[in-house]
Amino acid sequence: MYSKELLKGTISAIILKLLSEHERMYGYEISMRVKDLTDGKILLKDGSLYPALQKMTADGLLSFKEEEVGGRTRKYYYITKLGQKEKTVFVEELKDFIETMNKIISPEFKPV
Amino acid sequence: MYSKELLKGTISAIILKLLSEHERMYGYEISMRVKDLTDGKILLKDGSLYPALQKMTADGLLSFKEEEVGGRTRKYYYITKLGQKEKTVFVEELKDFIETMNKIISPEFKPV
DNA sequence: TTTTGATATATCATATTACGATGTATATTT
DNA sequence: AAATATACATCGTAATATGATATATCAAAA
Repeated sequence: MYSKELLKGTISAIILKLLSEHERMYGYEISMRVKDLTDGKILLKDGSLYPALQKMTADGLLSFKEEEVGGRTRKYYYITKLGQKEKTVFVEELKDFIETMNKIISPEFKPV
Repeated sequence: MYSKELLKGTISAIILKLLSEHERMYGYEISMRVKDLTDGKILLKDGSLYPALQKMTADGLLSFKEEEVGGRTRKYYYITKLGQKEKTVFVEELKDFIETMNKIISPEFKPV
């Protein structure tokens, strides 16, 4: 697991990216998916995930629909049009940032 | 310029990396160097840089020597042995993090 | 001549944000 | 019966980058 500081500013981008590819996902599903995708290197803790989902909904990036599944209430989140726009911005910025950091950290490394 | 959140946790790594390659540098020089290396995309503001240098010195990662240059006091910073060790750890973590983020953000992109 | 901009350092309050701790509740596995 | 996985939520804390502010020298431009 990475230092939590490194993750700052990336959680929203990750959530938006996943939801732009999956139509709808619920919180727990997102955290499991991220865990899988990163071989357990990024663990979205519930203390981070649920507040993030709520804030993103408040900001109009996501919407949700509650459904009863096996006696439990499940919140399915969808990405909004605004979220799609933000996703592009976030992801582009993140890509650019990664390239820039690579220049400093690994000057010998050149992406294809 | 990137959102400040993205930079969290990377500033120390950047400073350690530069000082591991330059024997000694002073604050302003570091900020200029980072600006150059990143085409102005990362600007270490003085409100971030000087506290960071002080904290890293307090943590034993850096040492410094004051010198008078043109009537002004200049603090030359050196990386310590502990700093060298930390640099390896930080930079490796950052590289690994970058790779992991790439997996999520650009699943089609494979580093060489 | 004055003032702007670059050089060079520093401190403090603020805002952001990920996370640990804690709580609730059901279903499944041991 | 107990432990684990599923599924959500809230609150206080800690870390940290930055804006604002301050001080001071020097060169160049207005």
